Amino acid sequence: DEVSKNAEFLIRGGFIHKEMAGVYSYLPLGFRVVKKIENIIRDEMNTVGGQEILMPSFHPKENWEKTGRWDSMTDLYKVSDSSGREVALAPTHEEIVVPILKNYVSSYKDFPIAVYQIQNKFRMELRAKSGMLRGREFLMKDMYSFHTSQEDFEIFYNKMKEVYKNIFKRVGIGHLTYLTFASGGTFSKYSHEFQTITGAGEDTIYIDEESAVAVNKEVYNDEVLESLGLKKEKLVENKSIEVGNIFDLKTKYSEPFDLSYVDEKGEKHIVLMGCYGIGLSRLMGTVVEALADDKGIIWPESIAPFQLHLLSLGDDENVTKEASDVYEKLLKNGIEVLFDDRAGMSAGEKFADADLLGIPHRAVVSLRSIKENGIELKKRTEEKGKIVTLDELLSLLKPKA
RNA sequence: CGGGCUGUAGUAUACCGGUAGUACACGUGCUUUGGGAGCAUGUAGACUGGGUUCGAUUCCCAGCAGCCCGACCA
Repeated sequence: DEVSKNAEFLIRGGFIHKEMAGVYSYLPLGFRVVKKIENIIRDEMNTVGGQEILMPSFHPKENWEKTGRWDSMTDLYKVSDSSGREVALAPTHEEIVVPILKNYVSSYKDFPIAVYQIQNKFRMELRAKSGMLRGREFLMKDMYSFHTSQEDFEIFYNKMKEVYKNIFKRVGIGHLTYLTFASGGTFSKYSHEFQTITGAGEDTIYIDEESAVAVNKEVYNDEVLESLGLKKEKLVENKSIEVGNIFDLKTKYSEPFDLSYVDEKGEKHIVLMGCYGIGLSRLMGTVVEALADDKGIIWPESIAPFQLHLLSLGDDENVTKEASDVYEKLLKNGIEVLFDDRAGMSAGEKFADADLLGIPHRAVVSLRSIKENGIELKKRTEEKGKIVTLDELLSLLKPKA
């Protein structure tokens, strides 16, 4: 009963399984996609000196009372155990990461520092919807940076803008994703979002193509436009989905926990912070929404669950044997290949499934391909395939050293 | 949380106040094999609780769940 494209294709293709509204399991195919996205994000986080950690999902109530968000955050899950003790199910981790830092950081010499994690988050959305785009439990990368000066923060923040652009480029939606001026929500007055154009988007943004920046409708007014130097007439309205967000937190969360350091002169100062989020599960859904066609998903090579979808057509003995041989050789050469060796399936069924799954390359072994002394290779985005030799196939797909 | 719609097999659905039919999927056998194959055969189903009734899957009420719109929202 799902209507949204990402939910329909991902569920039908067996990438995910819905447990309840806004809560999904990742099945083998979907988990491989998530892992690929995760690796790209991890790689990019490490380029700015991010250190990966893993924090808990159960948070002490006191920490959330300290920042006032126990009462003010409407989408906070509060759970209690049999003794009546209440804890928060984490929607974000300022309340945990700040006290951690307080324990280990005290001198200006310790800065700057940035930590991140990739972990499930919980938000009591009043209405979960659109498949992977708005869940109640979802996978997210959250990074927190700590600084001794606004200048230092801004250097890092600007680096993060570039890092985020790289990430969206690497997962295949760079051309559709815009740095967007937006409201800061519960974090700060303003923030920067990364918005990807798709008809399924929940946000409306106004894009200035020339500078490749946009303004979210929620802060779209004359004052904001002027401060950003944007001309109203040049802006184009689009539906979009928020795939990332970066915030200038200043001392909003360091202050309540008295996260401070001493400078060269022995004077105490409050630490400045930034935070940087990307929803991995939403990103996966967004890629499907943005790139799929009417037959199914089209994965970019960088995050496809497999590089190659190998089909054997017909139950002829020679075909079955040849296909298995090809499969073994591909595996030996380190190629990620999904082998459709299902017996008794018609060609059309296998083709249709291949289109639905959206693996970038499709290789067919059949009586026809054997007669032509090769393997038929076709891209998901192409109509017609061509016959190639195994060596040609290997050299095309072999992972670059 | 307000509004709308909907809950029947793994999925999609049909009929019905007298205990459910079809398609796909799945199992088995045979045939078939380049764009969602065929025959045979088998397995499998009324969200929960109350009410009305001789009898409820069907009608009524409540709850729960899902989708959509809105409000809300890194």
